[in-house]
Amino acid sequence: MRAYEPDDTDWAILHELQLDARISFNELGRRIHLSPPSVAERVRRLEGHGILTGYAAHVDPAAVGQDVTAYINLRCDPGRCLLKTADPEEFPEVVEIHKLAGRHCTMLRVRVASIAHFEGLVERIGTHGPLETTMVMSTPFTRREVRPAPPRRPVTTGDAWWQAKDASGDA
Amino acid sequence: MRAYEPDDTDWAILHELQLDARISFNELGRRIHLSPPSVAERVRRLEGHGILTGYAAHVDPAAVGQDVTAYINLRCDPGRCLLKTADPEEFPEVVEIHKLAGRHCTMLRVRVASIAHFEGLVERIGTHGPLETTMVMSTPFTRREVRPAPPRRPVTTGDAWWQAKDASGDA
DNA sequence: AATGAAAGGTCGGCAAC
DNA sequence: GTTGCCGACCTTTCATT
Repeated sequence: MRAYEPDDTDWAILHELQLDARISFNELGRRIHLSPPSVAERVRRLEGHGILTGYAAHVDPAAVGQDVTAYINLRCDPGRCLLKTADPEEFPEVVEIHKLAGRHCTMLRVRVASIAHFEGLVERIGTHGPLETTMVMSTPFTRREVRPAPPRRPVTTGDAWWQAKDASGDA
Repeated sequence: MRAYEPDDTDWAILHELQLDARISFNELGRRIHLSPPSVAERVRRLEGHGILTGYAAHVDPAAVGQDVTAYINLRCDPGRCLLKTADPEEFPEVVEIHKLAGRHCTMLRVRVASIAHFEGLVERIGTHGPLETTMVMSTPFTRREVRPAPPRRPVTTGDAWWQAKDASGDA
């Protein structure tokens, strides 16, 4: 069970703040038809429950000359795991790190100013283990806002061969 | 050549606003030792040049029950490209789309409430072409702030066999 | 849990230097 | 880029529903 379940009003607040984090409680209340004190109380509740975790300005990397985005999938050598043997400050180009299930142990999202720079980065990271790189050509969208989970859909629209008609399962 | 090159003061502003987008111009000026009108002018300049592109609240997906993050790498069938034949609203679980160079044409970052939900999503997206999925187990960090590009590093520390000593190239 | 009013502080914009 | 000022807006508190 989750600590707190946002209601529709909370989701309206989350929506507005994800669109523009700089609006005042007054303006926010105006938009969602709630008085400023109520808005403030809800925002603090959402913050308190760890749902609202912060407010950030977005800086367009391409506008400051960091045009190249790529992913690096890494399979760290035993004892040379990037996450355990390297300081993140060593790799400012790495903007995102995921630990993965599957063939690779780690996926890095990197942002650099040029392919030449990327080549140097790959050499540096390659000391930790074999890797695969994927260049991003364009990003139709990113950072889509968090919304309430849609109602669960059935896995398939019709019955499949592995679905017993009497719906007996091992649940 | 880029339209506008942020100076150190601009970067200080970008830093503070990426840390907390909700501070006032007053507070911002206090932190970077600049008067509020100057701060306001710089912020508007950065916005005007497309460097500051927006301000967003961060909502923790896990805190609202969307615990599962995964990537789907897709190689769209000819004429059934996901980006051209599907409405993004059809796939609210897809929070990020990248067009790729390499083996796959598209990488999707998806966020769902459960593995069961993920299975259904994969079935729906699978109609567009063959795909590979990668589960994210954890994310040590994401959304690292944009910073000034570090000085370019040499590709290798020493000369390599393909580097001619007289530095003649085809540039 | 939300509202309304009132108090006090803060903010943002403008003009002048 | 800075200072000073003014009007407007904002946040908070508290009593009330």
